[in-house]
Amino acid sequence: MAKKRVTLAQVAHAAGVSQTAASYALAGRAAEMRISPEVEARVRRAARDAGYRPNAVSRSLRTGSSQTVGFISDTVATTAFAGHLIWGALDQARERDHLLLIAETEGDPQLERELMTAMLDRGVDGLIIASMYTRAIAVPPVLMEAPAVLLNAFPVGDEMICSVVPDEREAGCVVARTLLASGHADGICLIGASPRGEGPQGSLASVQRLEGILSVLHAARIDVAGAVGCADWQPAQGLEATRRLLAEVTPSALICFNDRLAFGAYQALADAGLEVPDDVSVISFDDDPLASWIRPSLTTVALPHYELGAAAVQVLMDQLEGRPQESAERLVRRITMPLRVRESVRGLAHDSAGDAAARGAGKLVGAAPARAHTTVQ
Amino acid sequence: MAKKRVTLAQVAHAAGVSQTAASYALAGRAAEMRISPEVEARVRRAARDAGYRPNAVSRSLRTGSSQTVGFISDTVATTAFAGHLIWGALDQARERDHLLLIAETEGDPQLERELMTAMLDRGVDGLIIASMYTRAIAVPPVLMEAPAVLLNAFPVGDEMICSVVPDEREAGCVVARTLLASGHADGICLIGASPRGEGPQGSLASVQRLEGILSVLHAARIDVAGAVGCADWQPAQGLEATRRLLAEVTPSALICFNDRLAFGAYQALADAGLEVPDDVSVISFDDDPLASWIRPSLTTVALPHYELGAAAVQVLMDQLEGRPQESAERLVRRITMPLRVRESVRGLAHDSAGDAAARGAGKLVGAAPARAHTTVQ
DNA sequence: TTGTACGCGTTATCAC
DNA sequence: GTGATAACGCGTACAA
Repeated sequence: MAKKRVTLAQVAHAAGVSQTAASYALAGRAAEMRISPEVEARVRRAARDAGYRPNAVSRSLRTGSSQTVGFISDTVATTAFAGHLIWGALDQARERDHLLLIAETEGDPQLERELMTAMLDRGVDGLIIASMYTRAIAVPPVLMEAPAVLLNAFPVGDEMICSVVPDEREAGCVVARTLLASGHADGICLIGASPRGEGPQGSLASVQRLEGILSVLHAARIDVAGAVGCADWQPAQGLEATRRLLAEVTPSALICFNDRLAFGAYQALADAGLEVPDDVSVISFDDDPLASWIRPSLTTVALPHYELGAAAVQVLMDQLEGRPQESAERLVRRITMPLRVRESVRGLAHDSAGDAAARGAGKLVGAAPARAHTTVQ
Repeated sequence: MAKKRVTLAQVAHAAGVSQTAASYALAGRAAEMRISPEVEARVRRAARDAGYRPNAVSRSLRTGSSQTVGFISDTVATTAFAGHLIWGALDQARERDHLLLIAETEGDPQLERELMTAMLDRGVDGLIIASMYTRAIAVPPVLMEAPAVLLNAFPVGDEMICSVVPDEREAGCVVARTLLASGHADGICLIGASPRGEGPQGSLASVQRLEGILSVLHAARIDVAGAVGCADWQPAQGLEATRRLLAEVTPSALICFNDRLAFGAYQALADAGLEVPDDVSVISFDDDPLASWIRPSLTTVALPHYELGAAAVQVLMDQLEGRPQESAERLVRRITMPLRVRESVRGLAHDSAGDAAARGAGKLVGAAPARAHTTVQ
């Protein structure tokens, strides 16, 4: 019942030519070998009639390329986060006729090495190492055996390895500019990190978002009216921090360092009898699934998971196609974090249509990830 | 820099033996070839010293097995649903030293075939075809080239192909039994499907859940006090259906055919001034992420996504290891849907601890998926 | 007990 | 223009 696989030799035999001729004919390199058009057509015909499909395994053995990429994540494919990363990678890989070998390490370095070697042994063309949160990771030596790119992560040392990360600093700029554009000037306060360096331990996002915010405010000759850092970016901390802030100043706008903090801030503002956005504007980062559900819906700069995944595959493939990144600045590719305009900032037009479209279909258009602001979440 | 891969021939040479000897020694079949222990040790040593790792590609070409399984889903890895299916499959595959090749069809049959052949050509040992919702799917002939199992789906014809599905009928029984055990008898009503056959078009879950419910009630000589079918199982329909029900009868308990309907029912009950569970108990199916968040938290029978994914790999591997399922009844493997006891049914002890544990770590224990009631959601 | 030789299905290098 | 022939790395009958 199960039809036997037909080999190139059989096709060649059926067409009455040698294997070499058949191989070149099917590879579209007939001219190269000066194979006559009739012979080429005969081979193609025989191949189609027999239902010939090249054996990718033996081709892989011979050529060294398996048309397969490994994707190793430190977290389960289960969170919306990892899911969208994988989705982007999947689509981009398919566009380039590659398949994805996927695995997760659950944070176990031992397992991570095992999975890397397992994939390398299977001849993957390259490896993508993805992290749930942006962080520095130790690159095992085994990774040097094949091209690799870090997704949402930096090498802890100065290894020559590509990184794809969200552009946190630029996101900070966008947040600050958005506030300025909507008429805010005095009374801009920070929840989550402060210019005095308070914030979560070793959080790259924290310092880069802050940098972006301050650079824009500084250029506009504006000082933050207040800031409360939080060691942990959860709603409870946002609530507490906002309470402390309100005891000292009367903000006109709150920049929360992520959406969860903003959820807490909403609560504190409500407790103080303040309305969003009429009394206080709120803007933040991440575009958590809840951000569009909460009332008033939260204006936030999104982590572009789909684009991150797609970009990782792109960068890897570019590397495979032989343009090894040599200049250090090309080593890290920063993906734009798109602004989701909603209701929580005073005086901004809320494009609910765009929001709906964004959660509908978020494919990367063409090869310009920076333009693809339609991340699905 | 990139260390070259070391081959078996090199190991053999280093150990001063033939390739054959080295091969047998490393395969643990030294005795079989009556290779001296010293020689065996020497080979192992040489292999370790040289950092030898067998080339899986060439082994695959030779043996026909790639230690790789294909997982093709019709939906993005993005939903919590698909994510947990994949998670279960990933863990189970790793336990058996296999890697997973993952892809998604986005519902495109053409793409589905392409992906199947792409995986088959790469020598996958077997294929798992997963569906988002339980349904009948047309099995492309190409699938017959390798062992395959359907996940959350049945073959539309009578193909000899294994299926792994949630045990919807048994879940219906559990729901009915739970209500009886908590003292309910009269006043049990149905929201979502009715004994008159009203319900979503071609929904297997609908008829099987109903079957289970009715069989238990029938055995207890109890009739449903009312039932309203819904074509669509969304909150809005649940709200509307419950309203219509309340206009005619006064229920003591509501069996909603899924959690989303239950969310709507909650609303209708509140509107009517009825308390859950004091006035009316509510129980349903799926264990939607929101089910444990809503107040009062919803007692429901969970779709065991993690276990489904793991079971699919198990069934496939069993097939690979050469016990082809012949008897038709062994062709479909039904996975128990575990009851999540929460607050919405009167007189049931709510084990919040169990709930917390359930969302913490949900690994499949041993080889008995039916026992693994700790699905993560 | 060990070594030789062939095959898995391709692709690539040569002579003819 | 074409057709043997040699790899790629490994597994395994078979001969020594």
